Amino acid sequence: MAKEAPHQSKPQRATRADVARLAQVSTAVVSYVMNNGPKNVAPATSQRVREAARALNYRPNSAARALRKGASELFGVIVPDFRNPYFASINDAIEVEASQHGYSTMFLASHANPDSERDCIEKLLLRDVDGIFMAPAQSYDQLASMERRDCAFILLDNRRGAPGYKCVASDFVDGVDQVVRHFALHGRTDTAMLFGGETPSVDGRIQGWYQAHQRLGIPAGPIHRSYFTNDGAYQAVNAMLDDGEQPNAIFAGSDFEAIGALRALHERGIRIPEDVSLISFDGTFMCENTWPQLTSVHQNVKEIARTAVAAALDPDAPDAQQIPVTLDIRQSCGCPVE
Amino acid sequence: MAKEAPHQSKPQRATRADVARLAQVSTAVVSYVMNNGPKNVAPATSQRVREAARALNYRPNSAARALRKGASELFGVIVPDFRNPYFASINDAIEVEASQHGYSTMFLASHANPDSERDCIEKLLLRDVDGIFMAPAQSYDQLASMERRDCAFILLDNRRGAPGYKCVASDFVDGVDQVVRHFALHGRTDTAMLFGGETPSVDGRIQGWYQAHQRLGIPAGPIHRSYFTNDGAYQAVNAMLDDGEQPNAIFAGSDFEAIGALRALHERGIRIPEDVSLISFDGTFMCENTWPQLTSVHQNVKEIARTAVAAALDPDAPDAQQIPVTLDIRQSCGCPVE
DNA sequence: TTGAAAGCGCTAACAG
DNA sequence: CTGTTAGCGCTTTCAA
Repeated sequence: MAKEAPHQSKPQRATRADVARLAQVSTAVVSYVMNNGPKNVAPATSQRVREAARALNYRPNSAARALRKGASELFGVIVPDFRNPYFASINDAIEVEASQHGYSTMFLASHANPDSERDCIEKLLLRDVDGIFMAPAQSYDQLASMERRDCAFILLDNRRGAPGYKCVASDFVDGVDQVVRHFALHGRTDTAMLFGGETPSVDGRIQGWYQAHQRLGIPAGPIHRSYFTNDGAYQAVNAMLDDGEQPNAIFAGSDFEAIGALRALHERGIRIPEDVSLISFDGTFMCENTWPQLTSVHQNVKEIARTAVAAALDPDAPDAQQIPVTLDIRQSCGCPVE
Repeated sequence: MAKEAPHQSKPQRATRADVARLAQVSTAVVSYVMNNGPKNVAPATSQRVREAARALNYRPNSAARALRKGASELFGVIVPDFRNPYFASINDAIEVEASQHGYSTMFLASHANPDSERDCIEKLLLRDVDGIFMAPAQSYDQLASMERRDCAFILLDNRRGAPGYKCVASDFVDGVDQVVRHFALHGRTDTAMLFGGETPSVDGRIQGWYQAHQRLGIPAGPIHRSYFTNDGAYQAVNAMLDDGEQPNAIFAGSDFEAIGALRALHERGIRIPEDVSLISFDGTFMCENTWPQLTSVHQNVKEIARTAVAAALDPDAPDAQQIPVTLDIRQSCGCPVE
């Protein structure tokens, strides 16, 4: 029976039976040795098995293991856009964190499309992933209508009280509050916000926007909605300026959008921060590589990833966890450059 | 026997036996229906099975399937840096392309470290992936020393003649040739190149650099090596300028490096393109979002992904395939802005 | 401390 | 057209 190899046939891979034969033990003992349990094995025997395994270049078959154990040791991450520097950062952090727990990670692109997102979930469930990380582009109701299986769902947003889901996210409200207060510090109260994506429920950034202005007793600037991309923000800013509206402070809901906004402003010769103070959300590596450098609310991706992976692994993790953010001052807000 | 679910126990998932029972057929028939073969099934029976499957929310167990078939329908991609916009683009393209062939994709971060890269290969092999895509950070000899298994290796670089590997890459040499000629067109012959990463063998970009200058009969500018990151280029440019060396044309080996170079140049008040003409390699979405916009050699990631996936799937694909590039003119080279 | 053996869910060869 | 059945490689219970 020739295996249908995708590329070329290789010497058949060694199985635990081969190892057992060579080491003159039973297959059970091979398992005990390879897994350090659940039974003890005499040191001498263990040594023999290990040598046999090395000699045969034996690696346990992960499919068989997954079948037997009912767990794939696999996580899935649904990514709206690989190009978004925030997702790049969080993906990296999740992959590293999962790796440390012996988990591998599958990334699927949803292109921010709710239907495609459901396909992704379907696909991951089909692969028997043990956990899915996502910032859903659809309502909890829609999400809840999907069968769950033995899979932890970790939502990387701040909607709470989702039955059966865990939420891990930055403190969006506080982050935006810091932004608006910082604008005010610079005397910039004629504000506007750029926010891409049609988040199905209220996003903390939007909630924070209104709340912060209210607290300061100033009117909240308009929220210009578009897409959650550089181009979305580029177009939104162009449309805004075409409408004769030019605020003196703009808050971009993400670094990715901020770079699109910067492009539009540059093209029109609008100076930053002299004419417009610009602050973004995310605080990724990109903030130091724009001109001028972006003042930004920094999301602690390492901590988010750590918390999210822990939540996926531990059924008793809290339902919702919030990660603190910091406002990193650079040049685009108007603070003096050192 | 309670399954060790990572999160919470759910009603046991339906198996093909449950479906068979409900549909009053044998398990084989269920398989035939689910897989559209290899045997025909009477329409009425097929219908019954399909309904039973829906009713039970049946999904085939992928581990069992993989175990039985000896193929995981899984690809692995080893990514040096998720933040690099080129990798973001190529990852997206590979994921989409693989998806269309029913394959899922696992992305692993190597952080451009050869040792870590070997770990990644090990890990992917352990997962029984059917193909691995990577731009190796180590020599072919080192690579060849690893056991291959039933796994296609697709190298996304232009080293040829790697026994047992397939190479798919842009035409680096031609791309750089276009860059140098374009510099010359602007009268910029005092050149320098930024190139991160210690590629183990000769990279086409470097080969092209020397070749292009030679053809034009002008001395090739120095190649400043650093890391394959924005910061690497930032530091390289700073070091170069600190040494009193200021070329009038700089070629960055990647968009990611170009944004770091831009930062360094901006910080010193060096004007682009008036003082320095800057062209990068990759031509990702980032080129339109820098200031000024980057003239760049565009890599056709969609085509690279298509070709690479095809090569992984087809044992008879050519050993090496080269994808054409185009020089996309924007503002950083000195061409008049429309 | 070790071994025998049952079975995870699925595919496909073979038999009807 | 449909059913029976032998495994894929592994873990783990139970018995020795």
